[in-house]
Amino acid sequence: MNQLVTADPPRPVQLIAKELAHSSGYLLARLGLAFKAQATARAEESGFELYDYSLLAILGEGDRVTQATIADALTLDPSRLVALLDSLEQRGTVVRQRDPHDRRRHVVSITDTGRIELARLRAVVRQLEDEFFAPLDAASREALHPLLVQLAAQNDPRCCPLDDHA
Amino acid sequence: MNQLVTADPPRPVQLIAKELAHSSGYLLARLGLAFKAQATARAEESGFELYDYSLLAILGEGDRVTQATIADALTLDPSRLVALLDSLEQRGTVVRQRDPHDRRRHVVSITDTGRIELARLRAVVRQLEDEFFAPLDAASREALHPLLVQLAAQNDPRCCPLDDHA
DNA sequence: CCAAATCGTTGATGAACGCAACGATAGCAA
DNA sequence: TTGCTATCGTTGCGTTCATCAACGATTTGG
Repeated sequence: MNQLVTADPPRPVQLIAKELAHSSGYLLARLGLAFKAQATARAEESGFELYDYSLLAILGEGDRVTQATIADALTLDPSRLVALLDSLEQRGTVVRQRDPHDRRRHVVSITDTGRIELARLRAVVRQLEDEFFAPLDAASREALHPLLVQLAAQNDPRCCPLDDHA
Repeated sequence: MNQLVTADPPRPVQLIAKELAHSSGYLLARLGLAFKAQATARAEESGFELYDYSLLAILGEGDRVTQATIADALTLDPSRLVALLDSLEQRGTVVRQRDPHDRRRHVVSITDTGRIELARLRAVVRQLEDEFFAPLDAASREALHPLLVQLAAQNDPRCCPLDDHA
């Protein structure tokens, strides 16, 4: 309805404390939040939740994964996973099947249409990443990534298996 | 009560998809979340909220700031700021005063005891940062920071004023 | 002097998160 | 066999959190 683009020219742009800007941890947290927010927005423009992407990405590689495995990998509560899978299954992108060897388990696998959707989501995220990291030249971008991998290997072991070969 | 350190040895540690580990944006988001979580935990061990630190840091530099300014800088809802300031004011770390020039405004300033608490919190965060970035050697750490600054300057303008002098 | 905008504050509404509890199934022991 | 215990996915609840509207007080401009 009403345009919110009114206060653009007279924006003084308040700044945080230099003390905080000097902290790599603070910048990390803030940038991470910003990226996640933008990624969420773009994913939803494509009719998905952001978690749908990470979920489909996992299924796209290791096929036929149990739900507990996924929940652990994404540090996600199993109960939250249910809703995500329900939504994805309704659209025919994933399938839940009982594990014949252990009938308590559900084995989740991605479908063909799921792979198509995954490709679409992957393109969206790649696009965002190009834009987000645009302020860095190619050399800086390639320098940044292994640093993040190294940090994640220690601080978030689920992310990186400690071998750095790009 | 019950020790939760039981499933440590047989932990297979589920991994996320390589596709995600290769994405700098995903790692950024995940690391940012991890750092924030740890920082929150340590701050609360010291009896503070995490936001108290960023708030005191701002007041420690620019003195006598209005609430709207703080809220804008921290991308925080003004209503949330009220509770934070209430808590800080009760402990005597900050003071709210009516701006004589515009009696609608509250001008917030840090007290002497506030500066002491700020120093304490600063030490806690510095400590965490040392630990968090320990996997990187000194050269890598110094290489990382300007990259983050550069990213923040474009993607989160409130953080960095576009001049890079460390 | 009146109308509209601004500031801090309060309150409500809705989403997200973690946690406990359940039915179904499996493994293990007596 | 018969229990007892643990695990898996699922449901539901309570608690926290953020986002938004609305208010009194105050300023600004006509």
